[in-house]
Amino acid sequence: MTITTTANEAVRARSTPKAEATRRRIYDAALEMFRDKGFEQTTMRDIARQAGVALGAAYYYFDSKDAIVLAFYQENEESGHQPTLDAIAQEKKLRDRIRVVMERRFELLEPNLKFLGALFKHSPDATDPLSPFSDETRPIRERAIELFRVATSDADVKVPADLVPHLPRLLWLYQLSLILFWIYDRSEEKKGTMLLMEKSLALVVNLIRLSGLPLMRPVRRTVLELLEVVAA
Amino acid sequence: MTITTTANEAVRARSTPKAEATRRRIYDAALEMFRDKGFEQTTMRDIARQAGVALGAAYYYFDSKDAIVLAFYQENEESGHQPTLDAIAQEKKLRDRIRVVMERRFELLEPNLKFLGALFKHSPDATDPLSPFSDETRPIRERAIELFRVATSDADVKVPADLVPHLPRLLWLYQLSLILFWIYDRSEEKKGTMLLMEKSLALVVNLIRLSGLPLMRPVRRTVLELLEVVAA
DNA sequence: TTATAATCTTGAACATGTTCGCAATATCTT
DNA sequence: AAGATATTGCGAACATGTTCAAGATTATAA
Repeated sequence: MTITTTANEAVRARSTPKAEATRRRIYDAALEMFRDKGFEQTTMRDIARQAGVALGAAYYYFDSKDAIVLAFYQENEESGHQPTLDAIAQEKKLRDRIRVVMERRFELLEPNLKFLGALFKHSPDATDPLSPFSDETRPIRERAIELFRVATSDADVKVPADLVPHLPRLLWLYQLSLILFWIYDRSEEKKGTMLLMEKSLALVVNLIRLSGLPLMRPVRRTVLELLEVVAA
Repeated sequence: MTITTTANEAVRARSTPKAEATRRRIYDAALEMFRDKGFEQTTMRDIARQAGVALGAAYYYFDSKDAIVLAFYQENEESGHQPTLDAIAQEKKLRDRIRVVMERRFELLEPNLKFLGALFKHSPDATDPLSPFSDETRPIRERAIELFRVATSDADVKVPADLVPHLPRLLWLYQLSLILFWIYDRSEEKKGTMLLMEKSLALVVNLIRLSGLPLMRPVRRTVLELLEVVAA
């Protein structure tokens, strides 16, 4: 799997196997130390030393410390995509299909929990390249949303037509908030998050069901209008 | 109005008028430069120079650069509290009562929009002292929530009894997300945020209304269960 | 093969938030 | 008032993310 960061075009353009190996060494060293000591506690000098290169070399391959995390984010999304699609296909009920997407994500992220906070620290700031809402992370984001598009297609719950195009993005947002909760969840074995997921999942699927009722028409309309505003 | 940061007990304990004046000079210099050039662009050295003190003095009065913003946040909450209570009392309809709380907040924050991002940068991390969810900001947070408790009392909409204790906190959360949107809103005159507020307000009030329906009983119960989990 | 250009590597230097030991000053005690 | 104590104030030093000019290495062209 090739790791391509959005920046450092120069490096991406050509790249000898040797260069690729150096990049890899830096990347691996960084992730190992992030996992071990956490993001803040790991210094760019530490990473360079561990990888056996000079400080400058680390910056030759990665625009910033954050960019290393971004590369991880990207690799993570890529490596989990197809397996998750397969897992979705195993399930028939909407609730299970959504859950499976969430669970896969948690599994992939779990070993890296220690430094994931770094990714979400800037999350509200869409101008920050590392934000899940930024232009830079758009491709990754769209890939993740795609999973929910698949999960909500051909499931056992009928989704109102006008909601169909928006639902995947909403579910992705929902997943994001669960991940956020999970990162800061101090409960044993992350029981809190798992409980929250089960209960909220029930709620979400229920809401999707109810949203089809005539009574809910005006509410649904308002929600859709809201989405228009936010998307703009 | 006395500015008391949570930290620096030593300074808070005693504090001669002279010390208070110095603190004030630093605080004022900082806010002026934050407003003028933004948070990131203003250096602690800049602030110290502008205030006519040494770098160390700034750190004697404020634990960190962020802490200055926290002090602002606190003062902001304090100065707006009573006026907002009065404004609420002028309104009868729930929607108007909630809106008035939001509007007041926006008015207060508006001149400082340029550096507010600094406050919300850390927002998802409840372990960060500056996060709106941290222990350190609890007093400020509770004051803000209090406004919504008042706004939802004696309004024209009947709130289901089991929802009453939670609703103010939920509305505060709702306000927080609107503020977040507002900070990054690039539209002319913040039209986007204002539109979003109107539409979402309608939705929120509608949901509160609907939540009383028998049909909604299970949904409401799930939501309440969710709140239990999150609060723990 | 040799000269030239592209790529990779280096470590010093920089900016800035923060810490810290010490100096100056104010306050208190007797 | 004099000494002791507490406070306020100082700026050098530190840590760390980042930049940069220059050197080393590798690929390309002649």
